[in-house]
Formats: sequence, C-alpha cells, structure tokens
Amino acid sequence: MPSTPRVRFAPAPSGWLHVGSVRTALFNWLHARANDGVAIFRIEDTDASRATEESMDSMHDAMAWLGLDWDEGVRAGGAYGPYRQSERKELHRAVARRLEEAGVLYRDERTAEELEAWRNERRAADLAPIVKRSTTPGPAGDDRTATLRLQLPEEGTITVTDLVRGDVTWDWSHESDPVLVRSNGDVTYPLANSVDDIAQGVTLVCRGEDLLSVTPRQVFLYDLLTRDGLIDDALAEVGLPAREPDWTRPTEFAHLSMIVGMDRKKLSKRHGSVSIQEFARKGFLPETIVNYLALLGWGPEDGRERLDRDELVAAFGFDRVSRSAAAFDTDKLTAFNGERIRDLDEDELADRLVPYLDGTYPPSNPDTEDDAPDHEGGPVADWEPLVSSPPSAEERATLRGLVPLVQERMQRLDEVQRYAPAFFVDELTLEPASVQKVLGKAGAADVLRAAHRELQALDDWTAEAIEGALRPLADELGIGFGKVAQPVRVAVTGSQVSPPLFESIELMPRQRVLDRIEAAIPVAEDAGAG
RNA sequence: GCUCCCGUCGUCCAGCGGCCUAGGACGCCGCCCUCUCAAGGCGGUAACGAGGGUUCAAAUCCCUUCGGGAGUACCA
Repeated sequence: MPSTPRVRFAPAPSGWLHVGSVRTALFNWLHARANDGVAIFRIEDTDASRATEESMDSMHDAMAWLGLDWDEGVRAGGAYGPYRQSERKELHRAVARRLEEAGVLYRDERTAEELEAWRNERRAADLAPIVKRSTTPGPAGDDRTATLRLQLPEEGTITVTDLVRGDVTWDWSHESDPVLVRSNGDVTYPLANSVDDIAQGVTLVCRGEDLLSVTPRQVFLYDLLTRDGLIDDALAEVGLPAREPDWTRPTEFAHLSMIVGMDRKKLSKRHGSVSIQEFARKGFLPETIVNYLALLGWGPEDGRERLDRDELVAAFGFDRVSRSAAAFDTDKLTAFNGERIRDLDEDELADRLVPYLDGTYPPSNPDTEDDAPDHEGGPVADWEPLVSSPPSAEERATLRGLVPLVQERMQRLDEVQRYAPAFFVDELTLEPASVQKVLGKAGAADVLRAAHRELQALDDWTAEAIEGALRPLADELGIGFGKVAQPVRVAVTGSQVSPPLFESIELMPRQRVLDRIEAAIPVAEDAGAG
C-alpha cells in the first residue's frame, strides 16, 4: 500500500478550462490536501492536432488565479515527469511494444471508413457495434497498416468500486476492444492515460462521469501493465524514473456528476461554459469560485456554505459527494461573491478594484451585464479607464475613500464601474432618465440653489457638516428630505442611484461639487419647463 | 438500439426506517430600517417523478415504470 495518496488532474489542452473541469481539478486538489497527498497536474496532449500551447498556458494561469497549487506538473516539476504526455511518447511506445510481444494486442486492419460502415450495419440490425478479436477479420495483406487493439475478456463481469457511486458492474461481452495504437503509430488516450497513471503512482482517479464507461478497460490495462513488471521494464528501457516499489496500481475511482445549466441542459454560454478567466473579468473573486464549485455536488456535514480554502480541505471527503448532476446557478454564485466582497478588508478591496478601473478589465456590454459571464458581451467600445495604471497617489486615495461607500452595494467587483465615474471624471454626464425623473420635478431647481448656497458657506467639508447643511433644507422648503437629496444626488453623481449622499459629497473636492450643482440648475429649469 | 449513471423546493445541499406537519442556502414575495440603491432584520412561497411491495412505521429498503444524462471514435 502506498503511504501517500496521489491524485492527478489531467486535462487535454484543447480549449479553456470551464467550471466543470475546474470543479474536477478542485476535488482532486481537495482530496490531496485533505489527506496529506500529492496533487499532480498532467497535460494530456496525445492528440497533437487538437492541443495548443495557448490552451495549456491558460489552464495553468487559471489554476494560479484560483490559488490551487500543484505539487507536480508541467510548471511545478517533480520526480515523475515529464508531465506533458507528448513528451512521454517513448514510454508509451515501449509499453505498446511489450504488450504486443505479450500477445494481448492484435491487429485490426480495417480502415476508419470500413469500421464506420460496419458499425452502421450493426446498428441498423439493432446490434451493438462491439469490436472483439473473435469477430475481427484476419490479416488481409502484409502491406496494410493496422491499429493495435487490446484484447478484452469475451465474457464474465468486472466490478469497480467508485467512491461516489458505489459498486458498478459491467459485462465484458458488452465492452469493445479499444484501439491502443493508431495506424500511424501514435498511441491513444486509453494507453497513455493508463500508463502515466501507473508510472506516476496515481492512487485515486477522480474525473468526470463521462469517463465512467471507460473504467473497465482501464482497470484491465492497469493489471496488464503491472502484472509482470511490464511497466517497470519499459520505464527502465526509456530511462524514466522507476515507480515506488511497494505500489501496485490505482485502487480507487471517483466519478463526478456533470455540471449542467439551469435549464438542465448541457452547460451553455449563458450558464458559465466559458473560460474560468472570464469570471475574473466579470468581477468574481477566485475564493468565491472555489467555495461555490466545492458546494456543487458536495457539502460539509454541518451544512455550512461559506467556507474558505482551509475549511474546505478540513471538511472534504468523497463520501459526501452527490451522485446527481448539479445545475450551475449564477445567482447563487453572485450572492456568494457579494458576501465575500463585504468580508474583504477595505485596503484589500481597494487593491482588487484597481483592474476594473485602470482598463485591465473593461466593462461588459449592458445587454449581458446582468447575466452570466459571457463572451458575447465583449468590452464596451468607448469606455475610458478611470484611473491610470498604476493609479496615482491621488487616485488611490479617492478609491480608498470610495471603498467603504460601495463595499456593501456590490455583488461583483466590476460593479465599481457603475459608481466610480462621478468620483474620477471632471466632466460629469447626467443620466437622461434621472434628469427627467428627478430634476424635472417641480422645485428641483430651488433645492439645488439652496444646496449650493449652504454648501458654499460650509466651514468643514465632512459628511457630518454636509448633512447638517442639507437636512434643514427640507423644513425650509417644506418638503421631505428625499425631495432634497435626490436632486442633489443627480446633480453631483449624475444618477438617482449612488452611494450615500453626504459621504459621496465629502469624497469630492468642494469646488467640483459646487460646480456640478450650479451646472445642474439650468438643466433642472429646462427639464421642469419641458 | 445497446451499456452504464442519476431522480427531495425553480436551483444547490441536508435527510441514510420513527426526531419530517421534510431542514438550511440562493432566488422570489411581503414587512421593518432608510437620503437613492444596497446591506441588514423579520416573515412567507415552494419539493420527496409515478405505481406496486416490505414494515407497526418509508423521502429513506426492494421491484416496476417514467423521466433525465453519459458512453457507444484510429477524441480525450
């Protein structure tokens, strides 16, 4: 028995990590951390035509952003590398050759087209297209290329114990012999994946449910590879590190259910099937993503829902992983995010808001603004950064002052873009709707004149003093304070929705406030007249 | 078609034979608070897919059925 659990996250680098794969990575990582194990990040790029360098980099970047660290992998290194499958071809071929010599592989000379035609025939006759050696045509001619298939048992059953699903049994007669070596000599996923699991000492295979059906042949292969030291001989032959001597093969499996959209269909763009980085642009905290994804298909015994990384590690176990598919609920994610933002230290929050103000993450288009992270939104065309990069001392001070005003009214970091302009730009644009609804009301211009007068005469420029100046205006003008606050708010912030008025005014230079109120008076008169 | 997996509020999770007139969270609705929007507080809405068993007793065990999903590649 191996003393240390070893798990691997092994994505194919052909695209971007989405919530499903991140959740798989997370569960692997949690299991490793919860059991003092080793987390391996392996890249399965056996299909050169689909793998890209860009994709591989973005996957590593995503992990770094999420704070999931890997003990062994392409970036981390480790004793059982290389961790890119494409760099292990020699091993895979050596294994394939030895398997062939052992007589467990056989040639299938049919072309892809011939096989396809055969499958169609079978299906037309309501028969499962199962390839078995006994029904595979013999050699047609020496010069034909062939795939090498693994000969699986013709009958009997195999039972695999899955940590989340319990015992699952398959009948060998229903299992098709998998192609291990393509006709062009390349090895396939079934071989490479199994070989690397063994060579790297993986003890638990945790992956998506879509790979459950592949488990029988994988277990069968594990046995073949380890039985007579075949893998060890191959390892030695190509000069790769030997395995732990006391270790046999992966003994545990955990197949995670799929993540679906709120419509119960396969994850769509609307429901988060985008690169995980897109969540960063949309203003989600990495710790929110980790927390929420951990709760998709799992929950701690005590029912807590807000858990940080350490708490997740302490509570995690496959025994509490759900078997049914989970719907990705952006609303709940967003609510979680809002809570975490509120929990952030104010200085910390200020730092985290900078990328949303300096142009690193420009705003999304309004039509997708209230929806899930989505590529279709794209950046807003004419948006100008509100602070320089890096921010000046003055900008930083303003931002720091703004944080307490906006912290409790944000669910996502990018929402700062809604509140910030009034505090950073010289030329304020008044929202037409607010002008009409608020400044157009009777008496708005009078309120603004009175507010201007009082604020100009003020000695202290503090929220308390500003409140002391503005509140009495309600009685003076014989109206409710709301009728006073709203016109001033629109004049000063450009919108009928803003952070608290007195604190907002305090944060701005007095002259700027007075100028804005003054400029709004004719606007109010016009709007009122119209 | 065949093989396998799954089935509790709209959604996530709890429940593992009696504590369930089914609990928590998000959402939604209402109220309170209030300078707007939030935040916060309080209350409410809403589910065991169906049918048979087993049992004194079933959301919990068994069977059937219906529904959903995955796989069925010289892709991983």
